[in-house]
Amino acid sequence: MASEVKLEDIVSLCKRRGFIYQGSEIYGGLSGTWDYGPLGVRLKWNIMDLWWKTFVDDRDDIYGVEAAILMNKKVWEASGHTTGFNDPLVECQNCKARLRQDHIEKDKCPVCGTVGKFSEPRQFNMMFKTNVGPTEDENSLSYLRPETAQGIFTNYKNVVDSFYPDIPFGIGQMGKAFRNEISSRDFVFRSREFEQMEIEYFVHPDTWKKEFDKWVKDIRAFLDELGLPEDKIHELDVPEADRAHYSKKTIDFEFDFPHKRDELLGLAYRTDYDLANIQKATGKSMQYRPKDGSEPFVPHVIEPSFGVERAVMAVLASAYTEDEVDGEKRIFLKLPEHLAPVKVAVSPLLKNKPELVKKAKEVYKTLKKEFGNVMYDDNGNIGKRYRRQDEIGTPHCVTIDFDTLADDTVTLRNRDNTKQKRVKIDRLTESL
RNA sequence: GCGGGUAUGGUUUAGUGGUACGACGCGACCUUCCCAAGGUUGAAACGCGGGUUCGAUUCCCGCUACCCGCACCA
Repeated sequence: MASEVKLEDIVSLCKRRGFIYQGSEIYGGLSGTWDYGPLGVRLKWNIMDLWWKTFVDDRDDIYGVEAAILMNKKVWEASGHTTGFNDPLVECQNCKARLRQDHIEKDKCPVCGTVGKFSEPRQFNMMFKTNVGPTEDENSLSYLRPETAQGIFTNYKNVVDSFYPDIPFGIGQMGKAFRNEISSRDFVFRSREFEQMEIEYFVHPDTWKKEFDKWVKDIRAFLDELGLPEDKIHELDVPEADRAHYSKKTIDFEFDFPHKRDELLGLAYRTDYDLANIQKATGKSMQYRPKDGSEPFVPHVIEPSFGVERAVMAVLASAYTEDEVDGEKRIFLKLPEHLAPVKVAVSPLLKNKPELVKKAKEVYKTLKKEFGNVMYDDNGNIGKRYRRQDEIGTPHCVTIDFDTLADDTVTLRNRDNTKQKRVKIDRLTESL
């Protein structure tokens, strides 16, 4: 079932309210790049903070790292990206379909059925090339990482040497990755520069199934924390033919995005593919030696991999709501409170009454100190301010009126039902 | 990459071979005792580059970006 929210509504709101802009827009844009505005970056970080807190800080079996984006090119040779990311594509001269050469059987076009009418293969390497150092030659060649995972695998030994954790344990990382996609599509869904939140979870090979199932549960809980409705999430057990060759099981968590149902995140059992590759390439042992003296082994890996932008999009699409207040259409973002870019907005009921303004600024400063993401708003009239805060998903609005001056109470207005109640100023912090 | 479409203030739109209308939004001032009220006023647009033309936002060509379909997504 497709979502009822249109992609263009999301794009328009993101632009209008300062969440997400086209990258390099003023120069005509750059395909597949997006910039985050003041509210967007806050929302994005809130999601990332929640991820880090949930999977790193709140657990004692997962260690955080941040690896460099530029890596030794041997990393990509060992991981298979230099060859694997380098897909020869051919074009059917009859129907113009562009296809991966290795997907073609018996020289027959799977689209139109024509046999033997293909162009010469062309190479499409999805990794962005760059040069490290002053010279531009084969030796200085490097790539922007196309995934964050390798930055974890290359630090597996470092983390084991520093902490010697009991197995199973994981290493988590958030960071940018870059893929020179043939075509970027669907707003921030598939862009050329994007951010991942990934964990490589190292397990004994005999226990992978049990640990994999635990991860399914942990992921479900996290998606719930993001406020994503369960009926829009679909767990797809990826059939062998569609899995990466190293993966023995993959579950794609798909979401009903505005454009279509598509992958939100992947959970893959990667076996010992990556550590074994490093061991082979470097000659260094990736074996884990259990403290109880039992047989050493190369750990197997379970990888939950989130796309940050996809999470942002799913959160926005889920939060986007239209209802009616006094017969007027109202657009608001029903964001979970812990994700909202602005937690509370403070207004004087009337901005031409200095005593109200003075008091409102006092309350604003107090709350700002307490929560940080607090906005002062005295534009237009009170109704306008409520609607504006609705549209950026601010869960609470505090209004200072004449009663405030008399008894130190304020109006606390709720975004979702527009209901308001009076609260003592000194009880405000705990009411939010 | 292929095919199709679109491109006018922040958003949404009208329109024209003689540089452009409106709405909403935004700023200022006034007004306003709780849900986009009102008044005055201000800033703000023809995606970029060529060509044709006395003159191009408009016609033509190229490019860019986005949207739809296909392909791709290791």
